[in-house]
Formats: sequence, structure tokens, C-alpha cells
Amino acid sequence: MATIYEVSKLAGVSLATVSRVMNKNTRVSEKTRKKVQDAMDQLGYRPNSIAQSLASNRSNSIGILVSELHGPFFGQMMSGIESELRAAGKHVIITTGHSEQEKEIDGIEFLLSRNCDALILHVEAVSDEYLIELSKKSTPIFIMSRYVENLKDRCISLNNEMGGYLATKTLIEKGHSAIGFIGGPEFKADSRSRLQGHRRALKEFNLPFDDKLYFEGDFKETGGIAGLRTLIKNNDQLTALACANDEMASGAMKYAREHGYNLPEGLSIIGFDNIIYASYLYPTLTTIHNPIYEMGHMAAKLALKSVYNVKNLKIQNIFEPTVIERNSVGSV
Amino acid sequence: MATIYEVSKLAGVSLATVSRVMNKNTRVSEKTRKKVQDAMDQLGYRPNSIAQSLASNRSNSIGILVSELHGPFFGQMMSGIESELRAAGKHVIITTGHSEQEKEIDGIEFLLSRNCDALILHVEAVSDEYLIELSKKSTPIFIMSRYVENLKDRCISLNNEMGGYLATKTLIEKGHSAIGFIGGPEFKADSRSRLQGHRRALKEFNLPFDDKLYFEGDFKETGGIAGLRTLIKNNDQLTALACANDEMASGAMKYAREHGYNLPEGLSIIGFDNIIYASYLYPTLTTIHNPIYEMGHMAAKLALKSVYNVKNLKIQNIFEPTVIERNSVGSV
DNA sequence: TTGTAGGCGTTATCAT
DNA sequence: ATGATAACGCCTACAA
Repeated sequence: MATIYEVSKLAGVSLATVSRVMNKNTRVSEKTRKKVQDAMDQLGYRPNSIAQSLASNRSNSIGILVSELHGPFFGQMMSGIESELRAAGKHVIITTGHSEQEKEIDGIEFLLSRNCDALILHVEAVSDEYLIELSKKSTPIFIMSRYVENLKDRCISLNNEMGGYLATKTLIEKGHSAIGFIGGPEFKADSRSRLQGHRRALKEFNLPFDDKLYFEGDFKETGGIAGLRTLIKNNDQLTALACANDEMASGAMKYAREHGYNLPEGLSIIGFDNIIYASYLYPTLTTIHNPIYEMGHMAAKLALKSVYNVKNLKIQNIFEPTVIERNSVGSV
Repeated sequence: MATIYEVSKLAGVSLATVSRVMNKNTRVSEKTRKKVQDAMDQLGYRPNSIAQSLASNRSNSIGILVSELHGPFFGQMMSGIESELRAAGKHVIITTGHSEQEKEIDGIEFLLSRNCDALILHVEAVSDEYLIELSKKSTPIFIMSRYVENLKDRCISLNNEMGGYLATKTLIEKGHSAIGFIGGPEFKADSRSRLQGHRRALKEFNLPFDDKLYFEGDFKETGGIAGLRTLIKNNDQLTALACANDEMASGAMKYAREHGYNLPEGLSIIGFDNIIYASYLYPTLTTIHNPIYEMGHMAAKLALKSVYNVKNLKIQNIFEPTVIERNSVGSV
């Protein structure tokens, strides 16, 4: 790879001048600019961004930490962030935390060591305190899909409580009263909020919260299967089920169908997230829309605004969920 | 952030010694090692990997280029690569090409400029010649899910032709003869191979290939919908449909159901890829398994072996597809 | 075993 | 407008 030195030699100018035409800020005469440009083209010169980064303490790249690289949720999120950033000429460096504290911290430190200009984090295992400490360091951090009070203007999150509320309310309004709830892992704040919303809806309609109708799932298909099996065992009067995400809803649908339930007549199911294939399921899944792609965009905008001083960006920190009515919920 | 210089000062040793304890290769006395380690801990020292990379011309990270960050296919692929690499202490830098030549090249140059030790590419728009040229440069490249004859030992790919063949053969053996085929975009090599396999199966069973029963889709749900609509218009005797990927199969299933077909009695559908939610569909989708996660693992192993000299890794360049029988294909 | 010093490819601060 | 030259933080011969 050609270096700036060879370019300067071929163009007959100094290193500094070459650097100047690359970073089209300072003034260079049109004539020398052309000379340099020609030399660059001729040598097929590409700046070494590592060296740029070391010298300028700027990398034009933003670190992203997600729990997993697969799955519709993270896919949408990463896409949202990347498309916005790429349009602004910035790059992303993605790494994973696997929902484990040690790996999350490890990932963050990797990103930091790569001189990222900012970090966009979707972390689940790390504590609020850790994030607050981290935010005091020089690299700005932004938090996706999690609300930390002390860092609220750096968080882009969904009103999960409202989502949980809407899900259960939707079922109640269709006449259901024996409603099961399959939640996510309780160590995740999202899970707790969604459950809380469920409880609020029950309360509002004077329905009791029954431990026997609650199951702590894993946000995966298996959790939906195990959950429904358990809930049915606990209460065979069950007519409706709210799941804290669509994967679990899909698992529950599968279990229900395999055990002779007609959907939605025999059992109404509502999901959460509105992941891409919710509409591919049969019956198509009624669910709570989680605008994660838009939230990714917004996190990117927030970074662009506060790190690169891009102007005219309106920031919205909290997104509201909406009900997507499809065919998996029936009236009783 | 503390630098190596501060560590050396605090520990009372030279820069070189600190560097040595970091890169635990050369010998350092246990005593000084401990001194240095203590100084590091005390300062919360983290090496700046940018500087390391510039100085050593090694980044311990591997660049990955995928078409999109979302979607089950790429998710599985990235996960496969990342998990293998992470276990070996290497990191990934992911970027996207969006199936456009310019963006793919742009992405590759970004990765190159970040001093990646190797590149794992899933490129669709760039030419074989470009890849061959690229492979001559100093950064090794490995190619996912695409077969380039001159670079065959650097390719990890699926036998797509066989997959296409198996899909159609499966339908024929269930008694179908009026078989539609919704392919992927023809500029993609995968699409062409799958179509070719379809034609081979037809030929083997003495069935003619009929232009009216072929539709060039887009590998998305919409392609399945548009495709089935067109094929039905062209031939109302259609009893079976092979789709070049599961997304299109899912679109076709949706269209079919909305137009009064019973599945699979009225229409048999087979997909391709066996993406995660193929088994969530109703009826569960019979499809061709594409072991993309394993292929990701293998690409990572290939990189580890040839770039970092990791031993005892068996490399398999071509993977064979298998038929996954579920419930979307019926007998006629 | 440990230290010295030059170099990695840029940027940025001075001069000129 | 352009050119020297010192950083940036680390690695790695070469010396000691």
C-alpha cells in the first residue's frame, strides 16, 4: 500500500500538503491540489485509517455492542444504526456481549481500545452504576433499549411498561379474563417493565394477578413452549396469553397447535416486538410494535449530533409502542 | 487513558519491558512482571489497540463484509464467524455492502484501511476478477457462500446446484409435475446455481423446463407473492412450487392462503436455506438446509489457520445441502 | 533479563 | 500557500 510519503514525493510536495488535500479543510492552491490528486490516483493511494486515528485521536467510527449478531431484534437495530451512520460517512464496529457481564465489559473495552468516537450499547448484564461510571470517561456512550435515569438523555428506549399494558389491555377488551403471561428473564429491565405493564392492565380492570398464570421465560421459542405447557397445567381455563416477545409467542403457538388448540378460537395469543416474521406466522401474530429500526436510527442521530456536531437533528429519547392487530387474538 | 509510558514510569522499568509483559512472549523475570502488572492494575491500563496495530502491522481483528446486517441468513453467518473467532481471542469488524458493487468495494477498502489481518467476504455484486486481484494483495481474503474457481481453497460455499436439484426432486418424487420455480436475482451466482439444479432435476425425470413456470424473484417475501401470482396466471394447473429461499416461500404461502389454497393439499411449497423461522410457519416449511452457521465457523477456522497459524483445523470448503421434510409438501 | 532508539503512517503546530 | 518537525502509543531490532 502506498503511503502519504510516496504520494508527496511523486507530487513533489511535502507530507503536510498531501495531508491537507485529504482533509479538505485548509486551503491548498488548485494547482497543487490537482498535482497531489493525480499522484494519489496514480499510486492507488488509500489513507491508512489506523494511522489517521492514532494521530488525530478520531476514528470516524462508532462502536456498537449488541447481545447477539443474529435474531431479528438485533438485526433491525444494527441496520438502523448503520444506515444512518453510513449516510454520514461514519463506520460502525460491532461486537457482542452475549448478555454476560464479563463479555459485555470485554466488548466495551475492545471498542474503547479501537479509538471509537462513541459507543452505542445494548447491554443487559452490566449494572446501571457501571454505565454511569463509563459515561464519565472521555468516550461518549449511548444506550439502546434501556432506560437509566441518570443518563436519560443518552438513552433511546421503548416505553416497555406501556407495551406490556397495551398487550394485556387488548386481550381484556376482547373479553378475556383468564390471561397467562410469559415474561422474559427477570434480570432484564425490559422484562420487568413489560410485566409491570401487564399487572397495571389487570389492576385497571380489577383482575387479580395470579402467580400461577405467570411464567418466566427466556425470550426464545423454547420459553414459549415451556411456558404455555406450565400455564395450562396450572389453569386449564386459560383463554388468552400475552408473551413478552414474539419468539416466545411463536413457540407458544406451536405448542398450542400441537396440543389440539384452534388458534385463535381456542387460545388467543399476543406477542411483543413485531419482529419481521410475526406476519408470516399462522395465524398472523397480533403484537406490540417495537420500532427498533427507528430507534437505531435515532441512536445514530444522537451520536452524530453530540460527537460530530451534525446540526438539525431532532432527538426523541423514548418511543411509544403501538398495538398491531392481526389474527392471533379472538373474542371470547 | 493511561499509556505504556506511565506504566513504565510507575513500575520503574522501560517501555520495552512493559511491552514485553503485555505480549507474553519474550522472557521477563517473574519479579518485574509482577511489578509491571501491579502498575497496570493500579492505573487501569488498557493497551491502545490502534497504536499496537500501527506498530506491529497486526490488528488481531478480521474484517467481515455482509450484504445486510439484518435477516436470518446474515445473522447466522456472522454469529458463526464471530463465535469461532472470539474463542480464539480475535475480534471482528463488520461492515455492509448492500449488494451494490460500489458499496462492496467501499466496504472492503474500509476494512483494509483498518489493518484487518484478513477479510471474510460475502459479496454479490463484485466480479470474480476483482476478487482474484484483491486476493493478490497482502491481506488474505476468504469468500463465503460463493465459489470462485481460481480461489477455490479460499471459498466456503454451499453446493447450491445440488440444493436446487434436491428441492425439485423432492417435489417430483411426491408426484408433482407442474412445478413452478421462483428464483433469486439472476445476477447472483447462488440464484443461478439453484435454478440450474432445478433444471437438472426436471431433465432427469423427463419434465420440460417451461419459461412460464419460472419467475425471477428478489429473495424477499414480496418476490414470493409476486412470483406465485404470476405463475398461477401463467398456469392454473400448478400443484407445486420451489422457491430459491425461505423468505420467498413464506411470501408465496401467504399469497396462496389468501387466495383460497389449502396448504399443502392445494399447493405444495418447498423453500431453501432453512432459516430459523421456517419451522414457525404454518404449515411448517419443508426446505433445503443451508448450514450457514457451520459455514461461518469454517470460514473463521480457515482464517485462523492461514493467518494465525492455528494448528489442527480441518477445513471443508464445500458444504452439502440436505432436505428438511416438514409439512408444506404433500403428495399428489 | 532489560534498556535504547528508530519506525509504523498520519495529523497538527509552527515557521516560512 | 507550503514545508519542517514533533507528536500519537506502541513494537522490535539491537545493545548492554
